[in-house]
Amino acid sequence: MHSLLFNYFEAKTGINQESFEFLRDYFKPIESRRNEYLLRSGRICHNLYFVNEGCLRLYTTNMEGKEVTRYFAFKNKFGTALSSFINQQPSFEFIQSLEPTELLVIHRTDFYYLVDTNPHVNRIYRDMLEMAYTTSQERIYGLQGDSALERLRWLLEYQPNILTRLSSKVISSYLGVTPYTLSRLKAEL
Amino acid sequence: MHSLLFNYFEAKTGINQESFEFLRDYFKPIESRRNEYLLRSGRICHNLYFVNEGCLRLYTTNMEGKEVTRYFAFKNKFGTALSSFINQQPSFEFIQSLEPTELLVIHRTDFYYLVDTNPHVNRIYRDMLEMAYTTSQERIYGLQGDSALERLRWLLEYQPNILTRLSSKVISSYLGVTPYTLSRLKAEL
DNA sequence: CGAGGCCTTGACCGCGGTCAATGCCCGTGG
DNA sequence: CCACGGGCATTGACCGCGGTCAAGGCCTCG
Repeated sequence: MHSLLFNYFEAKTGINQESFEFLRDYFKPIESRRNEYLLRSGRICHNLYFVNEGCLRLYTTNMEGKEVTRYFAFKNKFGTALSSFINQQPSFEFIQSLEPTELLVIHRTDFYYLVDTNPHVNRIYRDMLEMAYTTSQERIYGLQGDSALERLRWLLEYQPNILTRLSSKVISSYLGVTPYTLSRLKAEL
Repeated sequence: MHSLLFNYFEAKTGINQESFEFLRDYFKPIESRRNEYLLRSGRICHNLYFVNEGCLRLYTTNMEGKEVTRYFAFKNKFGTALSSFINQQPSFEFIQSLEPTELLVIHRTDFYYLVDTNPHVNRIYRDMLEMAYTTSQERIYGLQGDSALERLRWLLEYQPNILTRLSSKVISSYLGVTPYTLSRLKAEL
């Protein structure tokens, strides 16, 4: 149940089994069904999720009701509505499981307690933030610099699993285009 | 010389004067001239800067040679080519001072040493990353969801100093439009 | 079998980019 | 002191990418 999480910690911090024992019980296993919501916009996000199996989607809707997807958390990834989790303000984001999903959950209070008291968790959080930041930078420069077709090619190159595994509707909201143009772009190879 | 930095630390971590004494000498004062480069794309970023006076600009150029500005660091802000600073890979970003600028510099090696050994600096870095992340999220959702005119209105509302203080050329690269369209947008009020 | 989603495709259009021309400001040198 | 040149801002004419809307086909699921 916690073995993927242990591997994750071990790879990033070199933690050993007995130190991990102390942490593991903070992370509770839960399951969610396809299309189930773990968080809705407007609510404050109190949980951090680690994906054992399945897939979470983090997205928001803008004023015109259009969906904008920010991140897919597959197996072996952490996911949460990070801005709300950090600032404890109502979330603009939704957290939705796109498939039947097995998760480990930790409550924000416990997590920040561990961040402040446990060097391994401190290191993990730092790593999460650094990664979240650098990937969002890539996205910004991609959105500003590249055409929709170039972004699709980039996705094909670096995250082909997204294209094969998820629906076009969801992919288009990730690429920042409408489903119509995504369909046309795919026709151009 | 270090008083702004002390205020910054004090506000975020409640550090006291004597604890700060130990840290301050890691931060060396330097100055830079208008349009001077502190880092050029292709080089690895080894420094973190704190702005005492003036303004830094962080930007990149895409394949067609077009500039995309990510951040302006005004007085009382930290600035660095964060992705390169974190990963020690060649930077895509340039760091340029837009005005005569007074800075405090700390070398990456020193900084991460302090992050790992000093709780105040650990907290400051966590805070930096959290802010860097949340602001880049706002940018992503703004770029994907809003029109150029809406983005300009947003800037007018939340960062009017940018509009008054910096050149249109630089502002347009921050908004993600050409100088031509920025000029037209301003004409529409 | 029917209803509703999702994907595709066509026709149309508007935002924002490109290119060229003009004017303004300012620094430099005759 | 003025003349010249270069950089920046503005504006007009044109165009193409990607959005919108409507229609049609194909799934799945009740």
